[in-house]
Amino acid sequence: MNQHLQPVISTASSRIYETLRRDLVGGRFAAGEKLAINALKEHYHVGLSPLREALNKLAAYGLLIQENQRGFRVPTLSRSELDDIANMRLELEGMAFERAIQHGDDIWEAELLAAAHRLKRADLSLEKGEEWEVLHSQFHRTLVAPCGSVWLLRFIEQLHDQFDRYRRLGPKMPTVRQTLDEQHHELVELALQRDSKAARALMDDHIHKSYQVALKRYQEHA
Amino acid sequence: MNQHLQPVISTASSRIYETLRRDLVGGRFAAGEKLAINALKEHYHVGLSPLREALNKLAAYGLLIQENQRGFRVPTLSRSELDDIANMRLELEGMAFERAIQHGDDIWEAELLAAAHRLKRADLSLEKGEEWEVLHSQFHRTLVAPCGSVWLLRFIEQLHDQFDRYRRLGPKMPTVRQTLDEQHHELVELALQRDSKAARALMDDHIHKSYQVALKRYQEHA
DNA sequence: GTCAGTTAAAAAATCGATTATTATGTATAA
DNA sequence: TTATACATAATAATCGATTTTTTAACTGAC
Repeated sequence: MNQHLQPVISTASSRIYETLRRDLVGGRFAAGEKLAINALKEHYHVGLSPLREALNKLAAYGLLIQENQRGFRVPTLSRSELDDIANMRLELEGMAFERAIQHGDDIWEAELLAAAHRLKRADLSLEKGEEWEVLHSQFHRTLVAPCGSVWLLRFIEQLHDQFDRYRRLGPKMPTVRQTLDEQHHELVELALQRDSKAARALMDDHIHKSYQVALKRYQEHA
Repeated sequence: MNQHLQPVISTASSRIYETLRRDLVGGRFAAGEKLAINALKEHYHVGLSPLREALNKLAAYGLLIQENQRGFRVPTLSRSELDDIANMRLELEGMAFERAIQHGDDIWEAELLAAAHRLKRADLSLEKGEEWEVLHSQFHRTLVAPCGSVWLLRFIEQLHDQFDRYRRLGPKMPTVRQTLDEQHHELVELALQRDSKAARALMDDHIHKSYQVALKRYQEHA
């Protein structure tokens, strides 16, 4: 979608869209919950029209379910959907990463290092709040950015948002998280070495480990 | 997206969404055109609120570009985007078709034959209007339906709509169209034989031929 | 008790009007 | 001319109120 990047000017509608997207991905709504539009209006101090426009966009994006005449609800979570999302991430991000390694230029290399560095700084503070989430997304976006396909990037972005609904269900898991954090650097290394085979293998492993975390969260979630 | 299937109950918003989607895919708006909301309101006899909600959804879906404070416009067409879309179709539909062949049951086989039959009847009448388009989409949806991934299906649907913006730029091309129509049956044959290798090869060829048609249309469009 | 039918309350969808922003045109100064 | 400031028109975005539909609550017959 990339829609939530660089909204040069902001309208009430685009602001509430971005806020709701963050809150949905961050798990501030219960899965399956029916959204009380009036309550949202009050809570976010926003008018009905921009709010409804944002909800419509989020439904088209897949972060809400819209049922005619009965409003919007948060999609439920399921093991099978998590599997689906993780599988699609494996396929699409793997593909994109390989292509990025083939096409990426030296500017990309610099941006990779920068993004990895910023993320590492955030890793160190054990407090992984919203700021870490932003840097983490940014890092993964950078990895695949020069893959050459706008649509591929769009789908990956969408899958990340979906995946994070599961990953962010519970509190952090320091042990696994540390392994994952280390892999970020190795991903950059392999990218710089243009070793697309090894890079893809590591990306597969990275996504698979993330999947295991997300699955655990989902199962413990009850 | 699949959103435009089975809208059990319809609201003004969902109706105008579906109408606009069809018209956008069918090329009834010029690429790059800025949408005059008031004109749309009159033309489609619909109120402002449902219209804006539909436009917002279409923007999130990728059939419109939304620019804050300056409304909506039809995305431009470009050779590179057509290449991107066709490539993604190759990857994703190929993947989905293989999986469908592995998972599809006998009910699927029946539906395949039915969809192919309906399409063939429409093929024969050289008039390929909106009805043919519906049956054609339906056929391709059926081919990949039991692939097991909701997200894969969603992405493919989206890519088809994008692809058709190019394919439907100009009038029909009987010669190529006939070849493509014949391939529909062969695709069913190979699916029934569960020959996923050959099936994927033919799917690749089918998409590639369609791409050539779309490219020609785009180039002649000028 | 429970089920169908009815009514009241709540919520969703839509309308009509208002406000804010951008685009256009015109006059004036460099 | 060219550019700049200002006024005006056109359009986008938003608000507040109304209509429509759904959900919940209630009633009485079986």
